[in-house]
Amino acid sequence: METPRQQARRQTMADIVRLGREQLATATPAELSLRAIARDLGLVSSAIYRYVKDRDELLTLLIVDAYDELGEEVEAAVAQTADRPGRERLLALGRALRAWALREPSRFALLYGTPVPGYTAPSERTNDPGTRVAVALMGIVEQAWTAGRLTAPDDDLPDDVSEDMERLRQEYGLTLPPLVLARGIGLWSALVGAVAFEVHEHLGADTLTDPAAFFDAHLNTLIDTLGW
Amino acid sequence: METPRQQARRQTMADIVRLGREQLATATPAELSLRAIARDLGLVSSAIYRYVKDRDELLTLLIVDAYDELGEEVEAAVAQTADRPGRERLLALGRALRAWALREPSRFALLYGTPVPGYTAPSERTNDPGTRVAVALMGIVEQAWTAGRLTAPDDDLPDDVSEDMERLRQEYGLTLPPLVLARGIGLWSALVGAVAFEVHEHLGADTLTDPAAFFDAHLNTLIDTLGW
DNA sequence: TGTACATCAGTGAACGCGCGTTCACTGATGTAC
DNA sequence: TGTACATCAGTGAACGCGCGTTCACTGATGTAC
Repeated sequence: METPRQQARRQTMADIVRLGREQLATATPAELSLRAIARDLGLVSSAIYRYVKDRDELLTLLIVDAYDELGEEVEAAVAQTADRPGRERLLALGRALRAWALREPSRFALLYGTPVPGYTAPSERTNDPGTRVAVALMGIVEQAWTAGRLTAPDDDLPDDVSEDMERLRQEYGLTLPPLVLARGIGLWSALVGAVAFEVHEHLGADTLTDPAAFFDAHLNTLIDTLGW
Repeated sequence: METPRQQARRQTMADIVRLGREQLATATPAELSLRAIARDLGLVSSAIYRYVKDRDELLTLLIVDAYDELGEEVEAAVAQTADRPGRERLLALGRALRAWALREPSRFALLYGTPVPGYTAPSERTNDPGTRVAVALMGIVEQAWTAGRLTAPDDDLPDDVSEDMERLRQEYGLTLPPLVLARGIGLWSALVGAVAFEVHEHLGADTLTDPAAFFDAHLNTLIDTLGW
């Protein structure tokens, strides 16, 4: 059973994360302010230290929160296409990532943009949530591979890249060959790049009348590189 | 003829940009400080306003400076491969971009990372320098197209995307078909994404033993999508 | 060539801002006997 | 079931920091006659 005090604490912790999330809607991570959160909570500025060790810990909470929300949305989108071909599932994954990023540009930037100066994420807390989307992507590729839908192109990789891919393959319990894994990582990097391009308007704001259609076309091209 | 005063002013302006550049080596754009630059110049903090209207103008100067340096390096690398096949020239372009970004991570972030909050670049000053690399890339693709080295895949684009590509094609005086242009833009976005991935260590710091080799392999795959 | 005036780089003080973090404290809640 | 003590959320004052920007000023440099 939870005592009133424990319950209040849980609630306040949740409020802190929520308010931090709201701050990120109009500010960059570098501008995140502990004092502002205390203010919004109706607390005196020092009270925030009963809940959060320092500013870096707040950042960690928000990063994990963002990774989790994104991970859940992407996994849900992927789960809905469980019986569809891999190409469609990858498309669904990419669209879910894009949709979240456009809805939450600052939180997307927190995860995939310029690192926050002076902050290094504690990997034991961010690693698992941080790899969910990439793991989901690779899971789809692995599934397509084991189902025989992918033909490993006979292109070859440099030896040391191959070895890295071997290591990663074992680490994540995959059976697909190094080259396909490398292509998958490339797809992942290009996908995040495409979303970042759009979120940050690197093409110019009015260049595309239908950015979603362009994104789909581009993503299809990228998916092609896996060798179906 | 330049009076001593004009010459001193030119020198000081150059120093300001240089000091700003140096600040960016250890700080993010959001942390750029006019006061710090005045200090380094040996001036009182208010004196900086004789040279620069406000903080935003300093940012603009640094952005243009970075775009120009990057543009020159990339164009030089591309020029050195003038007689080579398009694939190699694109590879050289990508490598030059990557080399600059790894050497100047903060300045790369200034151009292609999370936008600086509250700052919007004056497009009349940043547009031309900001498109140099993309223009160089598209120039190589155009050249390959007119030389008949590219086969337009018979994939088709949605109508509105096609129209956007038509518009861009005319704007930049290109002759390549919409689909190839779209692929070129995709290549550009994926290329920047790949470089950002590496600069910001999104794969994890020790995942790849030879990141350059992985980059080359990935870039080759991307270049393939143009349809040689 | 010399003088009178205009331009302009740099000064120094000040304003107002918001931040992270520490510290000794009060008073309410929780726990052990 | 009641009491004594421990835990812990929240207070309020304070420290020290750095920032952008304005303003009236001084004195050197440049220019027109």
